[in-house]
Amino acid sequence: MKSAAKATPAEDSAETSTQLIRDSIRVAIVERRLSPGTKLSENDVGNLFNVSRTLARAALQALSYEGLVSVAKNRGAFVAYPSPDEARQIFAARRLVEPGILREAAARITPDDISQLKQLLLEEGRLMSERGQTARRAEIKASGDFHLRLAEISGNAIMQRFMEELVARSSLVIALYGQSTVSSCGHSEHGDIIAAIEGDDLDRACRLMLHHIAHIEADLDLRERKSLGLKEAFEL
Amino acid sequence: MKSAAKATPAEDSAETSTQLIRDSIRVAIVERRLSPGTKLSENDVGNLFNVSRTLARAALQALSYEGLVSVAKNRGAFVAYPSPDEARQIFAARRLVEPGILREAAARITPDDISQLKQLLLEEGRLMSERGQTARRAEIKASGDFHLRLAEISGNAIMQRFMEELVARSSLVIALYGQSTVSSCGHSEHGDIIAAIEGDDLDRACRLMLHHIAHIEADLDLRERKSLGLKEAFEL
DNA sequence: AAGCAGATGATCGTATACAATTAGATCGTT
DNA sequence: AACGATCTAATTGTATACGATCATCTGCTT
Repeated sequence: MKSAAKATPAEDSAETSTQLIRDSIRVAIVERRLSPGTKLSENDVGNLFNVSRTLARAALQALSYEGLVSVAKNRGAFVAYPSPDEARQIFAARRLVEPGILREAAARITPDDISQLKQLLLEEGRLMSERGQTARRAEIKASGDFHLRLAEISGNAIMQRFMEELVARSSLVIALYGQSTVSSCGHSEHGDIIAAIEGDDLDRACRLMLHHIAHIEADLDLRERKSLGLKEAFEL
Repeated sequence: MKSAAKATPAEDSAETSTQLIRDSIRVAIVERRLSPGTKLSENDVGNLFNVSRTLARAALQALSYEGLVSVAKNRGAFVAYPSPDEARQIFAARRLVEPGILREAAARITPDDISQLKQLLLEEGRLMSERGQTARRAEIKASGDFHLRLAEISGNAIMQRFMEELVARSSLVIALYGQSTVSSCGHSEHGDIIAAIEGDDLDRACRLMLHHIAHIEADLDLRERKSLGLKEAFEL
């Protein structure tokens, strides 16, 4: 960490324990070790991390601001279960901001950034060919990291944080409504986008990005599933 | 719960006291009754709203997620004091998202929405001609509300929340770095944008929006003011 | 047997208590 | 008098305590 980026500037350093808990849970959600709807009781979370309910509660509150956890008054916190409508809004938001982020990123990108991105891609590809849960999880994460890295390169910490929220929530949506087993978004599309940036063809890069997002979204089945009320579930 | 969607998820309704405190403080910041840098001690906030430190703390944490308050470990919470760089990022983010929001809003706007927007404008104009602190504050708020209303019309709750954050933080930035006394952004420009929407000239509307944002930003003096270290402050 | 009333247990909402840290003041030394 | 170390007061960090709410189970009534 000598040098650089660390994009999010200094930060006093010491992650306070609340943040640590928050981050742990967030990663668990993004990697789908926690499924939508899972109850996150303050006691359990506290015990899990060996802290009091106070800190567990704070972490859960924080996650609810990010939309990853929904808290129902007097009933507790649950891993968010985004509605189809919410899912659409999440992707609409991504379509709205990612081309812009891409443009800003392209304007500031360095050769070093590009090689880092390519390395990320390689890693992604490697994971895709591997078998097993852990590889799958790592792949999901890597696939999101591509988008986050672009936001980081753009140099705008605010957009970066927003993208973190969007990517995390996307992961939830895909977990809920994704159809194809190939969990991640098209790996090759990431490569194409980088190629377009390298070729200084920004318009093309943006088009590819929009395509890419549409592609992810197309793999979702966003029909209302009203949990089939018990009768319908059996008469078939 | 008979039926359905309720796009902006239900919310149990009852604003919990924490949210009430958070909202109160946020409005106070946006209306500039609280200046950047003001200390917000947990005790004081708690006493002010007749709640314990627990709730005050929760509200302050929440505000820090929105970037309106900065908390320094072991030192407390302060009304955020955005750096020039942060200010630039805030406006860059607005330039990035507002045209997109505008497009989505225009696609769904109803005649009723338009007349509401016009009424907002009228109100804004009325306040501009009035004298006094309260009018000034209301004017600031109304000017931001125009942008927020557009986000609301766009129908994307996520973007709406993001815009709320951006507008609030913009208010802080203007309070810190704004030069002209005419605090709000050009009132007439809002009207022009509506006119362009009405005329179905979306490209023009977007151009005007970008112009408008640039116009606000142009009124800022974002040179680093490193508080002149006491010596420089006097040798002159 | 089905359905409702009331009791029970668990969980959340909020306040308070205590430990840890920081900022400011006091006092002594050079 | 200026500087620095130490002590004190105030504030934050975290844990615990208690009342309130909700979910579940029991047992009674129809």
